[in-house]
Amino acid sequence: MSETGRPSVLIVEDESALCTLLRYNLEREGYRVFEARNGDEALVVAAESSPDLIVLDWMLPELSGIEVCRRLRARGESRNVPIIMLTARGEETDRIRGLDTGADDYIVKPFSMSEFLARSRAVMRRVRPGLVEDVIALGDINMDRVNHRVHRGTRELHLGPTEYRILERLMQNPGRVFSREQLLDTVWGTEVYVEARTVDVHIGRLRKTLNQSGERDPIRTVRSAGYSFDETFAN
Amino acid sequence: MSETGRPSVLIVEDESALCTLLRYNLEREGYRVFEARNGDEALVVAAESSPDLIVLDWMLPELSGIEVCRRLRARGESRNVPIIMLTARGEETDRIRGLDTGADDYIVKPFSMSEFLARSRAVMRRVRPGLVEDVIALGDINMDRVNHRVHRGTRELHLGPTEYRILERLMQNPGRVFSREQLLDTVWGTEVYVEARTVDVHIGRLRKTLNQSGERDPIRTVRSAGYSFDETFAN
DNA sequence: GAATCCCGTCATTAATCTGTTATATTGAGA
DNA sequence: TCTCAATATAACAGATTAATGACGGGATTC
Repeated sequence: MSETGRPSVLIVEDESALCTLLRYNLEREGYRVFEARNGDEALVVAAESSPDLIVLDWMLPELSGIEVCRRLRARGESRNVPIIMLTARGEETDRIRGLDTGADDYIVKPFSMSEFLARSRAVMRRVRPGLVEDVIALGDINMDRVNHRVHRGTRELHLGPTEYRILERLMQNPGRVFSREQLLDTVWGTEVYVEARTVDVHIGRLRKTLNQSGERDPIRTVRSAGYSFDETFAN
Repeated sequence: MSETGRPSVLIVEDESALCTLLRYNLEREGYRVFEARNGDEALVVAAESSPDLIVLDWMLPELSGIEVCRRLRARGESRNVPIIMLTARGEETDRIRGLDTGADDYIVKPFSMSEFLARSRAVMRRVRPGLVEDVIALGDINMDRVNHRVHRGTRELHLGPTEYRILERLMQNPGRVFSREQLLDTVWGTEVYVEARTVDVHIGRLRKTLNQSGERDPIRTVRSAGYSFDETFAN
């Protein structure tokens, strides 16, 4: 079963060795990793997997890194995804600095892995606080992702693995509506085939545990669209 | 993903072999390790990862160790981070001693790993008490890491090496859930290949010894996630 | 060198979770 | 208010996951 609720990264890099190294280290840090070998592939994978962060090599065969960057920025889905550029020393460094490429940060090769990881974390924290935050607190609901504990007020909740992950996903993006299909993709993973209605059942179970004592339901059903964590609940 | 509750160290060292050695041993001790190859990188990584301790080579290409030290001290974020200097024998030793470099301690190369770890622990104990204590006491369980003795109440427990290390790892971070893979990495090491389920067996053995007299079980199983030392047990 | 201890694996059992389906309920639009 | 599609819920069987006991081999100790 694929682990989810994790921040995901798309690596766009044609040099295979570097790619593997980055993947290894990012996965060690708890990221989910996608790869693309060239610009075209990058656009496809970005659209399909909608990563939380894109690491983009400046020098790519065919479509250049900067062009990929532009196209990603032009599309709705990927417009706000942070991008870290990898550049060789001296290679257009100043132009990158000056140009509005739309990249959020860039790193000059060769770079140390810890520097790279530190920057990734920094970018991620800035753009998606919920994704890398250790504890997420919304209203009287508190999820500690390090200790794997969920509290409503002082009451500790016992959630099954799937319920936990669904809640995690919803709380990471309060207010955002997830379709059943999206939840299946991110919570269950793309490999498994599960009936869409199954999501309803788990949402039901989650609600039951969440609202045991008759509290206000923090999960909003959006008819014919999906579910979301009610953002008005957080206040 | 940012891991908290774990002491972190930044190694600034251009000699790759030494760097690897230090990293290996520090990680074994439960530290989170960042690396930098030169002074500039050190400043960047220090700012981004805000380590609890910096191990700084005196001789660095470009920016010298002492200069890095000064700059770190000049900046708000890193002003109070303890620094351990690594120096070659005879190399400016007296001047370091005399100068107000801002370093907290220094070690002359070559040095024994246990001396290095002892000093790191000493510095860390000052800055992050609790994470590197010689004796860890949680509830009625007491682990003396110097004498390698574990007591539950007055009863001394006999643990095998592996059980001891697992318990150590768990007690260093009460509450934090470790996956089987993480435990394998930190307790067994990354080189050996061991079945993930083997962790279960050792946890079982640990529990058996821990709860001989029918006491409350301090180890929490988190289904499909791993194990943790129950932090509510400590109260 | 024998005895002991410790370890890793496996098979079995126990506990818990999961996906599906059938049925009830809800809600929006006619 | 009625209708119909969408959602909620309960129940169940099967699947996963964890706990436990047993065993052989290898290391360690005396």
